[in-house]
Amino acid sequence: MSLEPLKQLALAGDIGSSVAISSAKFAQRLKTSPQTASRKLQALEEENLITRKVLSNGQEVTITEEGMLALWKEYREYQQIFGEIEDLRLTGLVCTGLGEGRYYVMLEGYLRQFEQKLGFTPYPGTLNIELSPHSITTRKKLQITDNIPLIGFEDGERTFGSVKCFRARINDLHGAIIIPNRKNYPDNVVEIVAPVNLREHLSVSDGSEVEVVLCRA
Amino acid sequence: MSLEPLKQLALAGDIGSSVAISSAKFAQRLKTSPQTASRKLQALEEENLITRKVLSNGQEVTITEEGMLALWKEYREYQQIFGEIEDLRLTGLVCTGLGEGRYYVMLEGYLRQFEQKLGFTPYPGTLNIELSPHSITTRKKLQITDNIPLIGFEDGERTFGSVKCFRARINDLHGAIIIPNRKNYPDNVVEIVAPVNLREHLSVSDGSEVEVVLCRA
DNA sequence: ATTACTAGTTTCCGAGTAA
DNA sequence: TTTACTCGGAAACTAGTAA
Repeated sequence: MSLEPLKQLALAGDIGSSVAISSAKFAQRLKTSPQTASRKLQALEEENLITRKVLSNGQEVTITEEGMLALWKEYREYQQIFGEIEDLRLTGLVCTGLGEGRYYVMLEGYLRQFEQKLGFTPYPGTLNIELSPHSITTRKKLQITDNIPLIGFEDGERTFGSVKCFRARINDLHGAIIIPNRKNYPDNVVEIVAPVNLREHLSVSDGSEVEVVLCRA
Repeated sequence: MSLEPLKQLALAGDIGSSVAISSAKFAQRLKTSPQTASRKLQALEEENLITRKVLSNGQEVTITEEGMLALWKEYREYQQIFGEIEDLRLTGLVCTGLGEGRYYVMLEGYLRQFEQKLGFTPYPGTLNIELSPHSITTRKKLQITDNIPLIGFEDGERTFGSVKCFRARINDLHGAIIIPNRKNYPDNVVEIVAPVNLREHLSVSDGSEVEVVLCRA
């Protein structure tokens, strides 16, 4: 049986304590009919995942230890999937981009958002990094973590798309990974912005190996 | 549609990269028939949660960004449920137990396990704490976190049940919460074991308020 | 307003078949 | 071996009714 109903009960109240809920309200959470919701509650009780007191104006549900364990087990599986994501680091080689980075970064529409959301004025230009094969899959994981979104804009002539930003450190220098939300944007490169000229401060040039560590929390 | 099939795919391979899997193997994971497994894969593709290349000897499946986001969203819900569990602390008043604690702790069958699994020889006796109302629900959460299990045993005359242990600090003194896996064990008290006499070292007596902080990791 | 049961419909599953 | 189809039976859902 699916854990979805049990999970919704856990979300409805503080796990460990009881929740007062009616079949109708529970149905809304499950996006189903009150009849089905009622049956789900009966089934959960049958499986000893919850205990409940049926009252005239609803019911009072408590998740049992067995039920909590079932949810916990599920949680652990998701931790397995995403756990490694907590410590994300990308490695690759410095390369020369198309020179567009400088142009985009300097645009008013992006510049202000950088200052507001990242807290620094970016050096006009981006450091392009060609990712190692392993880092390419890591980059994919990156895309689903919480990011700082820069919203797109128009300037009359053309439109500029939204961008995902991720705070990161590159050799202890604070900066950010930027990934444009553009279809066909290559998945084997990332661009870094920072308040300083990274090529100078890091003493790197094309072909230098660098490591970018994501800042969490 | 349930996320279970997608979750299983994520568990089968490293998220972000592709997985080679046949319907038959996938069916084993889902505990269903190959036919159903095959249909599930078709459905996931239909919903743009995966892309796949069907080969003569199986298929190669990649979870899309949309699919990863769906899993991530689910993960976050479980984090909501269990997140607070990371920092567990119980408060309550010191009370006098039935004097059984001393007897049980001194039993060979438990004593050795304490030494092996907790790394200290417990002072012969337990500190009983009557939990505050809020801590009672916290205690319920405690029961589902990872614990150090002491296994039950017999001594010819009677059987002694298994016990859950949790490393904890009580006013910076190292010890452990112990909860017997016994039905009808009261849920409003916990017992603490420590290498020293806690009543002395903490200068507490019946009615003193104490805080127990769970040790994590 | 509830919960819970009955009935009718729909969806889903799994065996068999084809490619 | 695969994947993907069809088809009969089982399970689950929704609507309606009763308490």
